[in-house]
Amino acid sequence: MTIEKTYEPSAIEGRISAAWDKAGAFKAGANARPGAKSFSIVIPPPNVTGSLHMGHALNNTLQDVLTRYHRMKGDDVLWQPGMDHAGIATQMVVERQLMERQEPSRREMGRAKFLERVWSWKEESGGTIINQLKRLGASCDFSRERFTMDEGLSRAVLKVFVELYRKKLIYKDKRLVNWDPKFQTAISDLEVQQIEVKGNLWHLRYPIEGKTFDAEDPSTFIVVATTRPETMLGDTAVAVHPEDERYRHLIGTNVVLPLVGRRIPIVGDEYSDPEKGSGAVKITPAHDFNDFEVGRRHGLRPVNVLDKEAQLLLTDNADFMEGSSPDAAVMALHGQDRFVARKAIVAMFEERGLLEKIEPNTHAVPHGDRSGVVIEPYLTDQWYVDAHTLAQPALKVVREGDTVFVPKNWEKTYFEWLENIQPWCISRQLWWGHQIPAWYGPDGHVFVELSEDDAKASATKHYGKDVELVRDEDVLDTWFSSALWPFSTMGWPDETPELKKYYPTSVLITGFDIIFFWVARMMMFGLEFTGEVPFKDVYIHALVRDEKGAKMSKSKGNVIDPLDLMDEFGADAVRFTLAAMAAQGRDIKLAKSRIEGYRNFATKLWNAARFAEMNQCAVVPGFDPSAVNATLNKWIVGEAGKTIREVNAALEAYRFNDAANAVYRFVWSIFCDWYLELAKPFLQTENDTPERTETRATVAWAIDEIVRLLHPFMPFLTEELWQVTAPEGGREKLLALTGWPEPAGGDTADAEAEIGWLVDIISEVRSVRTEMNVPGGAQIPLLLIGAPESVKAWARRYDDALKRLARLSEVGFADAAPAGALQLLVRGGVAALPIADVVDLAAEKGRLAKEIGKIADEIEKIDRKLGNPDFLSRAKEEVIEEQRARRDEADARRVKLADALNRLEVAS
RNA sequence: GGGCGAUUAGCUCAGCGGGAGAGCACUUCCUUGACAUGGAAGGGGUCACAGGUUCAAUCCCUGUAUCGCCCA
Repeated sequence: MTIEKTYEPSAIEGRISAAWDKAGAFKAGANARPGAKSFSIVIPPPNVTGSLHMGHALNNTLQDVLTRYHRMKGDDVLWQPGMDHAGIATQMVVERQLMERQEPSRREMGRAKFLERVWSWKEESGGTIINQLKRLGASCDFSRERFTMDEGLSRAVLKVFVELYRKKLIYKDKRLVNWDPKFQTAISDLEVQQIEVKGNLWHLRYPIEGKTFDAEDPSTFIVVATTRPETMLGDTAVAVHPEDERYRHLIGTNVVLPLVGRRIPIVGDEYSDPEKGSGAVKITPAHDFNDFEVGRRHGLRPVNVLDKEAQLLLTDNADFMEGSSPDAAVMALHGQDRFVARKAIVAMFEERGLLEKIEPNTHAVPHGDRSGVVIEPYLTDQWYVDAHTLAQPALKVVREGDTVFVPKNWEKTYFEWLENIQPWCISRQLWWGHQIPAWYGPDGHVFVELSEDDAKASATKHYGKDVELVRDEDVLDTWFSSALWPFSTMGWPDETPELKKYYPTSVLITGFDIIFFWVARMMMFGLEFTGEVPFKDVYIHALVRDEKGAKMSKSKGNVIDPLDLMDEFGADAVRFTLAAMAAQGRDIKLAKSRIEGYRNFATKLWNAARFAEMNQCAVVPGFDPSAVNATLNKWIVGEAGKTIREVNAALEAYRFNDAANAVYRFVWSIFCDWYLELAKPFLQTENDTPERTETRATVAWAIDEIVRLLHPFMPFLTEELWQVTAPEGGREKLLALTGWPEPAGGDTADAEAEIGWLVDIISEVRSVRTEMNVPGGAQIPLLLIGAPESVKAWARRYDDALKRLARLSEVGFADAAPAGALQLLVRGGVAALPIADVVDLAAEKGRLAKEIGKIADEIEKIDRKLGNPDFLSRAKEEVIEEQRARRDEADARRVKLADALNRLEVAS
């Protein structure tokens, strides 16, 4: 096969994907050695409505790096993919579609019909993200793709709900919830976003009972400050701080609620902050979480004044009417939107002289993260999970190290949240989701069972006769089913071979924003139902931000689409960039220039492979790297071994950036820059020498090693190279299914000394040449001064490489440097460039003097240390030794430099 | 208000109790037979600030400043 001149990702990615697919390369257990230990990851299931963004790209790149690494190592690997059903988001998408097509609305068509539409939407357009993951190169076992609404997963949900209900860990309760008036459902407080809004603090005057209200006489009223005047219709108290001198005497008296006429008490409660507003605060237990608590403390009744759409609910509202005599103007507000009502009520206060003042006020207002509307704390009946009880084992396993967070500091966040966890509201007033398995009898008695038949049976037993049952209309929070994901996807509640082999999973990889949503909940449910932690490690990765560090968001318009990047630079470059920037504990600020750089890296390797091919470097079956003879080849075998060890260690510790950088450095700075350059003379001789044969084989071997090491990061490019560099008869296996490299060769210290010398002398000559302005094209002679036999042998062996890379006319030997020659120090030896006639001797003297100055500074620094008795007595022996060695080395160098300078002085 | 994190080269970031690093950008040179998406050589940093611990601090501790995130 011939390698094309340029590497074009778009031309090969699809083909490679298809090859993996055809070979079933990602199936669970593919490439597993007999008796291999298992390695499993469940994907954090993306929403069925989702499409790939940078966060997904990072998250899945990291999962894929680990998955491919373990698969190549021969572990029994499962990467379980799938999606969640995203209750609200999906319903939104389908409802929007109905609207656009001017079809009947959700409510018009009814629940059954609507759900049919959702399913058909899912079949047609859901899950585009799965294909995008394939484009990214994710090596999930796609044959096992699961969906939280699958039959099996739904069965798991039912079982969990029923069992928790029987253990009294699920119950129904009337509490305040975060109510989304747009979707008309409860949402989790994690789905609520606090947004800073410029609003007002309205100061309202509440007349004190028994006094005649007089706007000029402050003793006749009390001023309360509020950001939500419309809720005053539901006020059942005014709270002041018990220690507040201004109001203490009023505690126990009443005010008459304006517009409504309800008599409500003034209570003393520390919730009221004397510093804020007027120091007195209205209490509306049915419409504020804090007020709800105050109400509980003082036995105040909650009065709900809003309906599900957050419109005023006054007519026929018994709670509201009790003890009230509202104005007709107020009653006219029935059915008005809360914000319309706000204006109207403020206007009424103003008309009556009850508005003290309006103060501009910026404050945080809760918004639904999906709907974008202001969330209303709302008093409703909902189902709850006793999260506090379930949290205890989940806290314990992390404290005891059964599950480890990486980086460790995220454990704090996890603890923080679980320690203060509130009852988890799991019911949602949606249609799309797992309908709650609760049926109500005619008297409202509830039967929670796995099926309607079971519920009927229970009801018959309970009532002593058959009765009509009505099923609870609500569905469960999507996170309820997601929390079962690590085991429900493996077939739980059945005892499957998958569960046995792959559960608990090895690691969960996710972003920190999902610790509450998901990690903690999986942990709670996993422990409760399987008795084991769902994962041994939790790797928390960074957030991907834009170049300037801002969070990517559609509204800011700074979103970088990973698909665009893949089009432009190839999936491999995008993946490599993300992995190389995934340092622990830090966000990723993504700059395009970085991706471009790694695209160049891919090209570099591609061209190296092309060079190898042009030089007949073909894979030799059975090649043994530990048996090579040429020092240069021993050296690259040793360097490859070091890199393999580095990459292994980094990946085992989830240090993705270190792993990526180690491969990068090896490929570019060692293999391309030095090994191939130094190998050229051996490869390009006309004669069929043993060195040529061995070097050709070693180059091919090294590229194989590189391609394997790089595969987890750049799967497409490497798989392609693996194919195009295949020996006669092709490769036995796809690269994805081949073995992970292992370090080969023995002690390479000798090879390192030899090649190290070579590299140093070339670098030194190049450096001096530039500094002395020797024209690039000029070939100059090099003399090794007083070199020992070993060095002379090296010089002869690499004569061609030396001349070529340092641009020398010849390499000779001498006992002393000729007068006026440029002198350089290489690994303790001296070399000379006898070109006094073409360079400026004064400049050379300057160069030497500068270098001597630098080294003298260093020696002085070390001397100061070594002259310190405290240092000598307290520092570790090896540190002192190291300093002495450094000093000796520096001093020897200084002497030689001084010598060189001296000789120059004599010559001139 | 509580918590977490950051502050290192122009930019993006590694690193770490004893010799300041990478990539990109920049300067100069090189179209030599893998690669100009390339090669070679350079310049550039009181490691935010102030104290403390230590023989030794960019690194550990405390505080300050600035920025970011999460939770109230």
